[in-house]
Amino acid sequence: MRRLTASFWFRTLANSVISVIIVYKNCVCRGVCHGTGVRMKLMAVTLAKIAELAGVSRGTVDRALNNRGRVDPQVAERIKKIAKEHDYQPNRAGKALALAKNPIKIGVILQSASTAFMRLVLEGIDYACESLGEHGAQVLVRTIDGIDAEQELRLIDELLELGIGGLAIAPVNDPQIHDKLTRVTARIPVVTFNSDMPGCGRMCFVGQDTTASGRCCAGLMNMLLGGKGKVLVITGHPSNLSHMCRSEGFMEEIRTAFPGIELLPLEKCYDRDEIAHEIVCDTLRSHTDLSGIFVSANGQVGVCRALGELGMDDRVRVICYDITPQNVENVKNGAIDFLIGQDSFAQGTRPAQILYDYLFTGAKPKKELLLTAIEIKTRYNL
Amino acid sequence: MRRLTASFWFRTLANSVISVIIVYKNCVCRGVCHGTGVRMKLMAVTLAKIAELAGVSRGTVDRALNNRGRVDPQVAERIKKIAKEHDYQPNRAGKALALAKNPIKIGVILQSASTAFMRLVLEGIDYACESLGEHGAQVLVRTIDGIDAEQELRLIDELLELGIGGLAIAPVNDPQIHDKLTRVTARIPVVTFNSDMPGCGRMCFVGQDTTASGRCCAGLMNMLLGGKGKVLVITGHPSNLSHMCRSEGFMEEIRTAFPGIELLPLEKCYDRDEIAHEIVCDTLRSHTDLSGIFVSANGQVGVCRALGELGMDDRVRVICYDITPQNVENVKNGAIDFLIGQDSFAQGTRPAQILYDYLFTGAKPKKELLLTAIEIKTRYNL
DNA sequence: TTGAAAGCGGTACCAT
DNA sequence: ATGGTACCGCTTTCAA
Repeated sequence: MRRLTASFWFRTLANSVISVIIVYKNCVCRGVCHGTGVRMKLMAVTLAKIAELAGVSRGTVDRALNNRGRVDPQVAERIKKIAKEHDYQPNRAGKALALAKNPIKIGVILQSASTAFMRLVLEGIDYACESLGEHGAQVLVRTIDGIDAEQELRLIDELLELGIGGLAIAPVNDPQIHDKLTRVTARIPVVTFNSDMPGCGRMCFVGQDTTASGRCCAGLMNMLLGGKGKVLVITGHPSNLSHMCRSEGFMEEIRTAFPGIELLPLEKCYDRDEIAHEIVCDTLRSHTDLSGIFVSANGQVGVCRALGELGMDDRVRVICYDITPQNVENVKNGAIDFLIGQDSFAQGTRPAQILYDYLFTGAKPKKELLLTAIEIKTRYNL
Repeated sequence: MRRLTASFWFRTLANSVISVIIVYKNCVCRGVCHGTGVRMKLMAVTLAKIAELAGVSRGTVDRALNNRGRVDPQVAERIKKIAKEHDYQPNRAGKALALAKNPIKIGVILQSASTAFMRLVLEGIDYACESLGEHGAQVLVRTIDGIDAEQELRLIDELLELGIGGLAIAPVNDPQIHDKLTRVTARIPVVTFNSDMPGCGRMCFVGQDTTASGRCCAGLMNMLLGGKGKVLVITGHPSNLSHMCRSEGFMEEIRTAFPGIELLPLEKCYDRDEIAHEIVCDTLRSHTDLSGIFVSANGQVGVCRALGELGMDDRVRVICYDITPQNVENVKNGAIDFLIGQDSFAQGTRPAQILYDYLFTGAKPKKELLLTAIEIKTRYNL
């Protein structure tokens, strides 16, 4: 056990007396001291303290630790060593306050913003605006209704001109955007969310593992059907990779793990309720023994309506996505058996937070793919 | 639409030019401005600004807004009016920094700290220590192995002497503790977590709705069994209210909603794996057609081991609690079908955060019962 | 290359 | 009852 060079005010359980004791390094994790029955955040070392120890001014320490240049390499070395020994962590409040003059600016661009799902994501984004706003950052949000690469390109430029230090983007799947982002990532950190864009140099992606979530639904469908029956899979638009991956994951898992279940040919509803409605009606005409429907995209409402009209809502099991008010309603009234969530709130908050942390402290996320939880909801836990 | 008295620097999408425009109150929500395609945190008003507008000093404004007395009632009134008009919100960074001299102290007491589940809660508590520590607060944590009312009483006193401004506690279910907390809540805010103690004056409770989670499991069991079969329910210790409520909720829901399922008499394993193991072996001897087991307490490992030894793990469906490493392992190898989580991390972080918010800004939680999510996990989404 | 000093937004203490 | 001021920890600018 190595001693820390500093000691801390600390209270021991045994004698119940405040006393200065030595804290050993091996029981300190992320700044929290773990003792028997006792854990607390340790006293923090400040810039001024380090300056004092190094015999220089605060300004010099600041320049050294933040590699701002204009400091003797030897001195810088010494300062860094001292900072490390004392596990110096800049005080967030102090830093945030000082940054109030010219706040860190973070851009957020969201496409398809008017869909029910993205409205949930926007709640998370608003929360990030608010909370990061209180911590010396400014979050600039731009939304696009629908999918429009041209407009997204314009918004990227607009935000860059405003001087953002980082960009969070739900990218339109388009080569132009890919090109653009490749150039942007050379200058500032970029986090993709909701849908990824690998190979453009983004720092990380926040969103769901779509294939895994499709497989998860296959497992649930198997349970619902007791291992046998006919299942209809409805997906959205062939160009929407997320939706396609969900249905692929679902079908793949059914085929390999649950051979007792028969898959009808994949149908596409192009995210339209009316088309989904029609597909369900048509299918039930030719397959009166249909036992399950998996909807990987939008169109859930149309599916439920069709089943309701045909009086089949308790004979046909339904699994679909997104914890929107309409879907919640349909789970509660029994039309939907399982509803799958993808932690929309986290998809809204995390990207901005990640960029903030990176720009504020230099800390990168531990993983490149930050997969949001696959939330399983029934009428009992919504 | 009422105009705000202030206007803000703002960028319009249409002309792409930075300009001063009027922001209307009805599009401002929690300090975030919602415009067409644009949302951002608004410029904040400071104490100094208000002092200037009111023609007084910052000190006076501070005293007036925080009701510290020593200020002319008329002047105080005027200051408050101005603050309200400008939607003054104290800057968190500034406040946190000023508080660094004598930080807000928050006490946390956790019982049964060495159980696998509580270890997960402790991760959340550590996170709170760390993050609140960076925001001008100090979190003092005390843990108890097992359940010991006497020790908990001592720890409450210890923390009170240390000058905590709020207490988060997982209370031992004991009249002494109830008495003690009733006295504590008269002085400082108290948040209970994991297990509640109604009637002691606590500000709120953070934890699961145990009955609802039991019902949720009933719904899942019904799906697993396709509406029929014999089910064994194993609970822990009769004195543990949470575990009893889970089994009650489960059995109640099965009886009322799923009459096709037969419930065997409730068994108790006193949270011991060996006893759970024996119960399973015994039951399978007299009921070879057993189709499901619901474990509402600890003992899950014993159950899985018994089923494995008897080669019944894929004939008998198992639902149990807590996302511990051992249970995760058993879900992955197929011994457990559904694992139910109760957001242990939130149970660790939220109580301290709630107390911090209250002591820092005066904001109380919106609800008295903050129920953590009922998380449904299968081998596909762990 | 280095230091000194002026903030950032609050709080607290001391004069008046 | 009120104003002035030092200070919390860090950044930034300006002198030296």
